[in-house]
Amino acid sequence: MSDRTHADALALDPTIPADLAERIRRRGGSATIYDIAELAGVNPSTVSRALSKPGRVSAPTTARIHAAADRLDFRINPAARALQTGRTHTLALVVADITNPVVFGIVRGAETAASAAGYTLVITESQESGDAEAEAIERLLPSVDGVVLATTRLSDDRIRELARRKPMVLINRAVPDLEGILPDVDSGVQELLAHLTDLGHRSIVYLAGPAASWISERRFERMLDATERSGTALVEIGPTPPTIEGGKAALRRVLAAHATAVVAFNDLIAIGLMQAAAEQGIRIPEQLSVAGFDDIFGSELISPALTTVRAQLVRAGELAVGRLLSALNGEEPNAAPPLTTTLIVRGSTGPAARA
Amino acid sequence: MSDRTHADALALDPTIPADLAERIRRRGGSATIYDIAELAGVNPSTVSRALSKPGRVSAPTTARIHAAADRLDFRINPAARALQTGRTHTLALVVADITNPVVFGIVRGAETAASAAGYTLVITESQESGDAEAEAIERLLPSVDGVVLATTRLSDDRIRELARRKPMVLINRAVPDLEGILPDVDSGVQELLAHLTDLGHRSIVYLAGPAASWISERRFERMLDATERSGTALVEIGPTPPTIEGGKAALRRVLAAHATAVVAFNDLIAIGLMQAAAEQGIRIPEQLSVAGFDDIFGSELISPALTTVRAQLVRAGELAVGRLLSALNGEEPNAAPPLTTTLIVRGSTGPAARA
DNA sequence: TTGTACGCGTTATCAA
DNA sequence: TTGATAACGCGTACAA
Repeated sequence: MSDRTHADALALDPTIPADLAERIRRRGGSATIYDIAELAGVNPSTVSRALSKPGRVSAPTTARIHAAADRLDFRINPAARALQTGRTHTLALVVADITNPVVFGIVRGAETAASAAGYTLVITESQESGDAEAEAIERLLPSVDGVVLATTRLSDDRIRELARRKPMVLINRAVPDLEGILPDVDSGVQELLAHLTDLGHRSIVYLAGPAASWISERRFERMLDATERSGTALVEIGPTPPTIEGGKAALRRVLAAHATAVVAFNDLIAIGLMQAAAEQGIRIPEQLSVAGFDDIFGSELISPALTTVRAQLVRAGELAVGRLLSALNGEEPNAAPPLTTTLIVRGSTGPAARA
Repeated sequence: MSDRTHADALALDPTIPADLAERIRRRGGSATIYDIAELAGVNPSTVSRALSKPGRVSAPTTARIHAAADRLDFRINPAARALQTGRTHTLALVVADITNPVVFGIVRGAETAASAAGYTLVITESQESGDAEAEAIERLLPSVDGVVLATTRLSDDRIRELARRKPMVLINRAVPDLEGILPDVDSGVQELLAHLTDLGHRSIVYLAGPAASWISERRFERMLDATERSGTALVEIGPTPPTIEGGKAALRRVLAAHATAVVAFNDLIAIGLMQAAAEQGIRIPEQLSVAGFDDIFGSELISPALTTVRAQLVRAGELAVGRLLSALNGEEPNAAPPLTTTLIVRGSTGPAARA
């Protein structure tokens, strides 16, 4: 591979006017549609059309323009286009914590869908408070065309406020009048409770996630539905930070409830709970069955491996971006396909311990 | 919280001229420096100076301008600024696989450093081939000020080519004449081999990562240095995909080598190896000691927990972005602080099995 | 089908 | 210290 820059190459090309090559070089090596126009002998506006409005320029002219663009190694200036069109071709994905395995699938799906559509995805983390999150979004908003909000800690009002400025789609959160990609929690929860009931469990603890978590409440509600039908006892404990530490800290209260099974808000909490239990010599699942939600990386690794309810997170990310793109194209939101959840049975659940 | 948009609020403010409010509303609610200039009774260029060149405008005027900007809820148009200045205030971080726990730290550090400096970070995944990666970078390059390349699959030449167009910093990869953030592999490897030698291991396998991995070769080289000094036997096996599957598939060849300890290129491979071993009833560490690199989430979860060499990944991400920002400010690269690595001893390594 | 002319919102240059 | 004016590179009415 040569060590020449593109500008050097231009200067050596005898078919390119020297003054043109010089102008491009002085600009830092990047050509504009004016340069292409000059080389192809047409007006800059024709170049613009040929490059971005297929079919609006005659075939031979289009060919000449593309040839010139290639020779000059033309790349459109996104800022200039955005200034004119108001479109940045960039979408934002806001998550609370990038290192939380739960968001992997969402990130992956969103990235795939965005780049397939020629959009750039900006992933932003909001770690701390809701205020920090709002601020991060504020800063990003002017430079994106739309926002996917996953695992947010903002209030409904705050979200609605932001949604007035740019198209916005939520994941795992419902706010009236806003688009949301929601899992069908029910399918997985029913499977899970049937599984536990079959194993003889008659007293179950639900270890809730953060107080502000919309999805945590939904999971509990669906469990209520199921346990009411089956006559199983259900207690909600929490709220708990959705982390391994949160799970560890909750063990004592869980044990105090004298239930034979715990369903944690997510796998991280479940894992923490299992680790704390192991430290105290409590055997799982013989003395306590444990289950979680999400099926994150790591749930299969821990022993016993964790029984969990898996959601279609990749699909959720794809759908969220898809909706955003539809909105940007002025399309009406069409009915959401159900994102069913499924039970993954592993070793952490077993026959109920004798009371 | 009210349901009014900002534009509605403006129209109701008697201290704001109706025609101004109307103009802003028609533009979609966003005010420009012209609006501020009108409201503050100054020239737009003065507004620009007051907002972006602190100290170049008199205090009273600056105050009036800021007041007007606040009242109009002004947000600068990043595209317009970028068009003029050539700076997008955006950096790209390119990783092979977002879901690989190894990149978490890097992402976290880079994000922190970037947003602290008022920069936006675009994270891009290059999953498949080097070609796909190059294409992704090509697409992003015009809209960023610089690039951090982590875990890349590109060739040196390709990287150099890209680095000519925008400032670029590499993580875990050395390319002559390019800036790179490199761990001091040696410190951790020495600790690891001393640990294994103390346990009586005299025959060790290094299970290499991908053939193109620069860092995999460095790890092996440092191991060579250490084993040569101690007189321990060392065999390299591989290359192996840096995944759990890769580790599982490699077990047979590892066992064939009749070593008492395996050091895997990374924790994912080590975990796969341990899972495959467990399936075959091979006890770890009694029959085989296993160690990895990176200390990812999950290494502590698996049982026995994995002995591993931890690198300062967050710091690496921070440093990479820091270097990029320095380069953008025209500063000279200063000497790199050593990013030492440290051994984390857990249960997967134990006394050498009898031959 | 192509060219003309202007606007997008900001910063930079030059003059006052 | 401030104002006037010209870029930056692209898209797009409108006219030819």
